Amino acid sequence: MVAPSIITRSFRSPSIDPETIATQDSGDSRIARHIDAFLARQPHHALSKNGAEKLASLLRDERAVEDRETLSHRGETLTQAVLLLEGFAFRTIKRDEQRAIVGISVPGDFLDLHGFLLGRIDHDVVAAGAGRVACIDHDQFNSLLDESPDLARVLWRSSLLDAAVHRSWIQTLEKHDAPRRIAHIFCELQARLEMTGRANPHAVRTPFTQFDLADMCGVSAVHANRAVGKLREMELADIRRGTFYPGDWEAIRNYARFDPDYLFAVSRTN
Amino acid sequence: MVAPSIITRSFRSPSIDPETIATQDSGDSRIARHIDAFLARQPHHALSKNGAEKLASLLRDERAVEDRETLSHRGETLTQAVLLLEGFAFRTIKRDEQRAIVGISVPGDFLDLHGFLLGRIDHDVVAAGAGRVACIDHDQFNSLLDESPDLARVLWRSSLLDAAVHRSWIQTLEKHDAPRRIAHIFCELQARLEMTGRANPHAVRTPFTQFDLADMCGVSAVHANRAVGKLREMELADIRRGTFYPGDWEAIRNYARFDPDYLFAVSRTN
DNA sequence: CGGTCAGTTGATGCCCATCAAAACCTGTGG
DNA sequence: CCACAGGTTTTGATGGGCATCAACTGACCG
Repeated sequence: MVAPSIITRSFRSPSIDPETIATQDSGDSRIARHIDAFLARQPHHALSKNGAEKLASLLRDERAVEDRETLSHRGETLTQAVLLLEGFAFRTIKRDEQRAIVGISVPGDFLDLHGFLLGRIDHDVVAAGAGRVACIDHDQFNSLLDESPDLARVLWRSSLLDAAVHRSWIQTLEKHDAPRRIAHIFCELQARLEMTGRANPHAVRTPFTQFDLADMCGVSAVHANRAVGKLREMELADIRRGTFYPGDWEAIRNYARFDPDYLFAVSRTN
Repeated sequence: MVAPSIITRSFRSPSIDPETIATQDSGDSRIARHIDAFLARQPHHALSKNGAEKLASLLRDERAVEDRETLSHRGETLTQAVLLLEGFAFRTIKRDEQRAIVGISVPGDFLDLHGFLLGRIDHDVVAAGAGRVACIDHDQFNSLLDESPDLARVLWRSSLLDAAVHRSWIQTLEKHDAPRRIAHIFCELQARLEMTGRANPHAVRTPFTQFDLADMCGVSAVHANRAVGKLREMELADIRRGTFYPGDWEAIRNYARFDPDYLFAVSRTN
């Protein structure tokens, strides 16, 4: 039995239910807001208001997705790109009945943008928990990019950020043990959520099971559990049912060797 | 003592010295050839001959680089992009006196293209062995991309390929042991070298030490040595002084679970 | 011919895999 | 309200991959 510790405070209550948000305002203004969330991570001078509006106007087929629903299949020829509005998604690579999670998407991320230029994607994209998405046709995307070179740069840049996140994962997998890997993942999520104004300093709420954490860290579920237990013992953080309750963020970032530099966060001056 | 096995044939002699190539023909045609090598990995309809020529014409400051020379520093503001003409380079992330290798560049790769849009890079780029590079100013790059949207797409696409390679590394680190990781790295290198017509089916020649292999696989140098020994024992491949002498490529790819799909190789019909 | 560096080998202990089983939570239906 | 079913979390025991310390070999070089 582990001592409850200071960490286990009542951080559960103040959450805002995604479904509640999703049904509050009308479709168009809501999508515009998500495009803004996407652009929040780009230099704010990069794209004209005009370009953002055009992009938002092409998004369609907004819909709810269910937990574990595969949103884009590996190898399949893609004809549209999917934007994640609410919830989380995994990039997974399956092989020999095993699932490797190679990346996590947060609201405001394009899920299969690389499929636009490559025609297909090299991995599956699977919803983690219930969420909402919207789509944009590749054809229309093409025309839009032809007339808005800035937008193309912004999207290219977002691909580069994805790659930088991948490199950070590689470094963490190569050099850190399981508890640090888990801590690093939640540090990354918190930073990325902050970039779109969705972070809560007292909790990182996710639908991730310990099996999911295990497949992100390349360890067994049993060991992921023990790693979670170690973070709890060290009073760095408590993780219960997917929600990360931080003790002291500074201590956690230090423990996980988390340096947000690679996320190229844009200071928002507006 | 390990049995020498069929693998250890005299595969060392027929190599072509990079320096020899580099001094054979005149500067301009040589650079044009390297641009072709870069473009060989893109759909061959993607870029007009004209765009390729323009790109080649902007490359300058071709020079030799020495082993372990840092070509781009993490955090530093970049004003030009570097193209690797000959040799190899590592993407490394240092932390606490430890070096993680998060990627390998082969001839024909842009080394710090992401620095063009992000302003700086999140890691160091270090020459592995002697090599040759050429540079292109960001300013001129900018103008060129403005007038050649196809070229922008081609470069964006190459960024997406980098990300796909990263994901493959993540998957390998999460699910495979050290011998398989090493085998996978050489499978990847061979495939990427094939894409530019530089592969030799009998040997993958690199300047990598076992320390380098260890830092790519996230294991200690001692263990990297034992992993190399295991590949030798299994008669899958012999690795001596950085050169990988394959037994049966089919068996190796199967052992490493290597599936080249993620490299999106373009079938060259010309 | 001694120095340096890459490669090799052995011994000990930690991180983690695997098998197994129990405790827990949450939603469901009686 | 309780009983039940299912998935998730937790815990224990045993073995393998890998880290670490240490020593030794072999190749290259001034």
